[in-house]
Amino acid sequence: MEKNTIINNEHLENEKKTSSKENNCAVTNVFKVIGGKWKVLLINAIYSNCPKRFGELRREMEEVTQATLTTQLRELERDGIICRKAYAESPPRVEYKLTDLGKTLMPVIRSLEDWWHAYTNCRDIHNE
Amino acid sequence: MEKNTIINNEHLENEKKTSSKENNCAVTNVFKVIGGKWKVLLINAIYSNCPKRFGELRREMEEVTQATLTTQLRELERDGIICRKAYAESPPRVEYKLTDLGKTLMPVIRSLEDWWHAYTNCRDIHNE
DNA sequence: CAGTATCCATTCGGATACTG
DNA sequence: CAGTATCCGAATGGATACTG
Repeated sequence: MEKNTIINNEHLENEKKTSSKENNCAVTNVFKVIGGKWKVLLINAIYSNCPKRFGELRREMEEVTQATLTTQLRELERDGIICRKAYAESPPRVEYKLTDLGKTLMPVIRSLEDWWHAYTNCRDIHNE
Repeated sequence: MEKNTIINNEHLENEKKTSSKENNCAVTNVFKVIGGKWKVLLINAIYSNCPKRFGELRREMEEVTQATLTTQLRELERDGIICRKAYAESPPRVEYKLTDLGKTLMPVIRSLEDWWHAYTNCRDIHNE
């Protein structure tokens, strides 16, 4: 696995020590990694056309401000889901890729998508 | 499917109209249903011992305040994941069960749990 | 081009007190 | 027993302006 996959997520490890109101649910921890408002959309976008430049993501997701986009990307990088590669050119170019670890998320994301479609379907039938 | 499964989730349907900064990602919608801080824990607790009384949930989850517990349960009920049955006794008794729709969540939850375990495992190896 | 910095609005959940 | 009502603090993400 590539070097960039090394992960710094003390924010996940420290939670037992720092706060008494944390639950230790695995799923809750997953939500901390991919639960950000735009993260799954970003993961799907990067996965479907990899590597992906910052500007491409920005154009595809017009509703997201640049600052928010950067924050979400940085967190995904910190958690080892994507890696960021900056080229020392002018104008600058930055590319984002899914890490091997990030790719393991895809089946999970698909199962969540499938469940949502079954859910809305069931809901529609019941409410006419 | 049981009658109580009828779902009132206008909060999910209206989002396209009300806000311009919403994304239409299926996974994001799932998070709205089960992303609450204690929801997966509640779903697991109710699933593993069904039906479950309010007081049992409270005792098993000491870190959650009563008010928060009620809110999370109400939202799960509104979204058709659990159903609530109050018995007109004294002292009052209330039982919570997973709906059929709620039960379809279990494989999804398991896949999220599995991913988390693989993730932490991979992380531990990489960071020594 | 790909960011940072700063400030601000909203949302979520916790604390506490009261009740049919 | 199983709630409700009210208030409040922390965290999240959006708006806007500036930059190497």
